Amino acid sequence: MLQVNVLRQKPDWVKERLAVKNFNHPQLVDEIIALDDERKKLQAAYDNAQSQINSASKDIGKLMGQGKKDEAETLKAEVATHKTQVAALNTQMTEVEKNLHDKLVTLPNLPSAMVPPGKTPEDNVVVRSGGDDNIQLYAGAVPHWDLIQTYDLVDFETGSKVTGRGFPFYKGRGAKLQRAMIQYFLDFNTAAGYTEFIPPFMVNEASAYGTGQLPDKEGQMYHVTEDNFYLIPTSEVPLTNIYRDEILKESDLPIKMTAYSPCFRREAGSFGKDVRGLNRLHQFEKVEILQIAHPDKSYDVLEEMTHHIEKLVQSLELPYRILKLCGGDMGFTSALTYDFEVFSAAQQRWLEVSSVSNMESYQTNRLKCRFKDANGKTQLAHSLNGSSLALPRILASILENNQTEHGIKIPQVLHKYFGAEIIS
RNA sequence: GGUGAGGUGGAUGAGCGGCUGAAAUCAGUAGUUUGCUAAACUGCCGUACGGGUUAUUCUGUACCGCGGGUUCGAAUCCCGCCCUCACCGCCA
Repeated sequence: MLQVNVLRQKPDWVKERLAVKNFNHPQLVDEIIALDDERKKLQAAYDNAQSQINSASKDIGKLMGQGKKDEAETLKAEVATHKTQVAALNTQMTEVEKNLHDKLVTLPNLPSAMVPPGKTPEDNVVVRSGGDDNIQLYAGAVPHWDLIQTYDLVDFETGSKVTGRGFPFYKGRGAKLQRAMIQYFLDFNTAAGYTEFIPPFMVNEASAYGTGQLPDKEGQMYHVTEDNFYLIPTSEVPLTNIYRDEILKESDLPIKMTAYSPCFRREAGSFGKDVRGLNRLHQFEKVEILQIAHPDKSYDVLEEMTHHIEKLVQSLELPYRILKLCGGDMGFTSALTYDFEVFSAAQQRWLEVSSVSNMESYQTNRLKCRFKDANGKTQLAHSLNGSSLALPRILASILENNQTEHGIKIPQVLHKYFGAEIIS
């Protein structure tokens, strides 16, 4: 959620930035400012009326103490008229505030000055890449969904029977490889100073709201209606909400967290080759990194996180590229996003395995996650997060790229976790 | 799930329905003293939204788990919900 003050101070700049994100309702900015003006007026009137009630009440108390009942009664009558006023102003104010808020949350985060213009994924900019995506597979090479069957690593059919499409069973060496990767990724992250968490896999409504999943992305989450819990679409949700309604010390920053969790996504409306095999699932495993940072340093932190993830991807010996997302392809809450893609040779496709974003204060404003700066002023912290990494597509890419006639070679860094060098 | 107790500022913890935005202590912070540290003493030390002034400061309103109610007036009384703790039940 953007801060109203920013809109008030620089409305034209805000509109220009929104346009970069292909947000086509600039008039909303003016509407919000007008509503905020109204809100202020109502508040002044309300405060004034309430103040009169308060002082009259004190007088009544004194008069009663002195036994002047008649005078007290006249004052009471006066208070009664103010009270109807206050009630009316209060309902008006609530309504205006709700209206203002409802409009405000429809504004996406403003893209940073570094965001390239553009509307579609074709407009994203490759900033770095590594490894060789010109992989010569042997003659019998097949896509991962076939390899999975050959080596009995993942069972989609039984997953469909037991739960539904997109909820596979990982099995045998497939399950162990997942566990090995989780372990390795977490070790890699904690070695860089991230504190490890195992978060709750369901959150309450306030948390889903806090990180922005509600109200706009309600349909993408699984909802446990009986208890009003939401299954987390990413551990970002519980982790970030740790700091909801908190005022931190400046010396606490940056806060670095990492967590493994399953991620649950309904992904309504996807189909075709995008969802084949491990490419897109309703439940998948992911290790996440997240930082709460000082506003002055959040872009350095973003670079640091990006390099961290890059090293992790490199260590897996997968061809990758890092994209700086254009305005039109960025997430709603992000100010700058780098996507990591790995090349999956049998599909001849780039698969997104990580997305690293600086939300600046968009998320923390809604969360009310602040810190006291050196001057004793409270200001909003910045939040950043990134996957490190999403497992299924990494698995797909390892399987496809490393297949040989003798079996699937496991990346060297995973040997000690997996306990073998090849799946054959 | 049942019964009981309780939820107050960073922490501990007071608070006859008006003088309580809230005692006290600790922590924190600025300073004085001391050769340094320690100690002692002094000041400051919640958040949000307004208004006037603006590197300052003054002022209004709201907030004592959350939401309602009673009252001229609620941290204080009543109702509902949430959470914590203890005991019991169930259980990986």
